[in-house]
Amino acid sequence: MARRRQAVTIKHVAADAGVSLQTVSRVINKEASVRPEMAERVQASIDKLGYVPSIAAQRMGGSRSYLILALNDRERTIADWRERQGTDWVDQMMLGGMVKAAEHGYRLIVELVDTHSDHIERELSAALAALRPDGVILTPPHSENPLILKLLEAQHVSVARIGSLRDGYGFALTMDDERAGRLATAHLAELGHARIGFIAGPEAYELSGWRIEGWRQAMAAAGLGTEGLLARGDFGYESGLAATGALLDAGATAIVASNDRMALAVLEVARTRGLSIPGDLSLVSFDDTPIVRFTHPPLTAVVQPIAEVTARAVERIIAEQAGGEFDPAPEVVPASLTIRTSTAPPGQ
Amino acid sequence: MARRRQAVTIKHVAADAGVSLQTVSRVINKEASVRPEMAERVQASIDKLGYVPSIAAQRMGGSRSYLILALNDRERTIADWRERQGTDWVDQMMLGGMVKAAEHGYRLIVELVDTHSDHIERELSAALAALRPDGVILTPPHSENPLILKLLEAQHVSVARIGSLRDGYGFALTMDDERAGRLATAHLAELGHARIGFIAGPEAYELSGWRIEGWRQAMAAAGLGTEGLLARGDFGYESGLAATGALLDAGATAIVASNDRMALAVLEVARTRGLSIPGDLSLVSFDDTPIVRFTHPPLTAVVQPIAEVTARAVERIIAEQAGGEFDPAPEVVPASLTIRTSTAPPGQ
DNA sequence: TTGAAAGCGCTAACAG
DNA sequence: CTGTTAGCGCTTTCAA
Repeated sequence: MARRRQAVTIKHVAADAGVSLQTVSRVINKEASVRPEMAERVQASIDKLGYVPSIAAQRMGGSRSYLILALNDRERTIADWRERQGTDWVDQMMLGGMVKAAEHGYRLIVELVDTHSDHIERELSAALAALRPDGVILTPPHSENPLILKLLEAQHVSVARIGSLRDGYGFALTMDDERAGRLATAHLAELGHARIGFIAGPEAYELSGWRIEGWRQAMAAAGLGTEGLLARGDFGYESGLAATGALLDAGATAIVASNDRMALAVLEVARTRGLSIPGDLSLVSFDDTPIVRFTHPPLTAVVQPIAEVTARAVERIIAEQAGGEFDPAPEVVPASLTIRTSTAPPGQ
Repeated sequence: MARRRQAVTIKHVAADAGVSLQTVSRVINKEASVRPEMAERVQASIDKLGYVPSIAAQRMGGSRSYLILALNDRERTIADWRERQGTDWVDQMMLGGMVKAAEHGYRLIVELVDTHSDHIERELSAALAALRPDGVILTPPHSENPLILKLLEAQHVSVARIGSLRDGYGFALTMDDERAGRLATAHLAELGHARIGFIAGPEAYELSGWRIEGWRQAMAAAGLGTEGLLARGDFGYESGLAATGALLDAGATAIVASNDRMALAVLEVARTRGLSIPGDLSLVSFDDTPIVRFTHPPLTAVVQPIAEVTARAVERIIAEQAGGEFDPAPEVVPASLTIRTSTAPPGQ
């Protein structure tokens, strides 16, 4: 293992430009107190030598680490990757977050943590100690975990909580699940459905409640009853099968599923019961993952702007690092509805 | 921006254990020259204080950075993410690479680079200077790029080249595309097909050639001619449409597509021409991405062990860092064939 | 086997 | 506006 030293350091640049290290450092960090001509001269040396600062050294010097951690639930994420069912949550986070981070010279590091027990505290502490990130992006179901937030607050790390509305340490970003639930439900109501069932996600996810609330509101607004039309799932396929059965038995002519996997279960149950979609049953999925475009029929779905919301999270963390003002209001990046062919008027 | 200092450092551990910094450092790095009782005492302090070394400091001290860069083509990767067609290459790399890296205290950082012109040299140099990774994983079409390899060699960074067979700096890992091509083709030949068309990938990808070679070998082994049965695509949908048309016109009764996107194009052309699959035309895809399980019919496909190969790449990089012996032979993690319902005897 | 000293590349604090 | 001086937390010498 060859001992690798930085090829060109701040010293080389300083020597080349004939200035002190400090001046070079100031130019790198775009500090105001450098004469333009001086800055230009230094920049010329930087470009000439192809100098890029070592983030390890910057971090050691007491500056930023230019690292942002995106925390995701290990178990669920690995299961998604293994099953290869097309869930592209992490990809969308990278699309929005990593690309945005790169624009600012930051890197996004995906970190998987165990949700259970005290593991998460150990794991997170270790990651923080090892990496010393400037910011952490929390995703459901961690976004409002008090243990995590306390830990992060103690370390004064910038925190973005995706899928959260509550205030607390850091700032919240939401895709407005309530509105999304309303949107999906209203679409079905407008088509003429009266018995619109809803398959909720697990309670551990706060957003499950918001989506239910949106459904309730839309039902109320349309003057429809909800009796027997709410079924609880756990985002898994099996739970979707059970929930669908219950809703169908309750006379539902349309179903909103809280995620794509449960929507696939609806499809399956409809098939076994000989129900055509959308002829006999309309279906809206709550994820617009790749597979719902390839099902038969392709599903009308709530599109969650994961990339966009992650990009915003990164931007705000970086702004905070740069000393920007802190706006505590939750940031809303609304979801939308993509209408495909799984929804139609009832009894068509 | 609060000035964040490491909560617990090697100093605290040294003080707690009543030893010198150096001894703690030796324990951390599992050096042999520490008396067991001493090591135990130090370890106890480490556990008690929850100490985790700062990788920035370790790096600064001249040790490893515990960072491994996974280089991917920016344009293609971002396009895949945006289109949301289910391509899960990056996910599979993370599944294999990130998880394996984490087991050893390493982190995998995904880095996107522009393939074109001199961008790549600048970008890669900058990433190396900023991060100082211990290793770099190269993916097609970068795996054998001489500019990249020269740069990496100059910096003495460990390199894993995925999808490569050629020797050169670093070590090569292959999923044995030639064998995979043979496998897919032989499967069709065994079903009784004589006119088996092959839609190749772009020449920029070395593996395109290997797959063609596998197809040729299997055709020869089955005593079949290849006249007019090879069409060149570029991994894109449009190119797949054109290629399919050509192959069908040449009388193909079965087609092997070099990736899932082009396989979808085959499906589409078959539909427009009123050809049933597998009744009138058999189809094998070269990617087992999520969508090919949801097409109608689900596609027989070559499964590429991306996760496994990436895990091996990470393991070997880490072993090399640890001073392990270097085995220059390319590592083969063979692809397999998953048979679904898009293949059947001809004219069935 | 252990410890003390020096330095990695950079920035913060202070002078000038 | 610019330069000097101390570290940051760790590892590598080297010495004991």
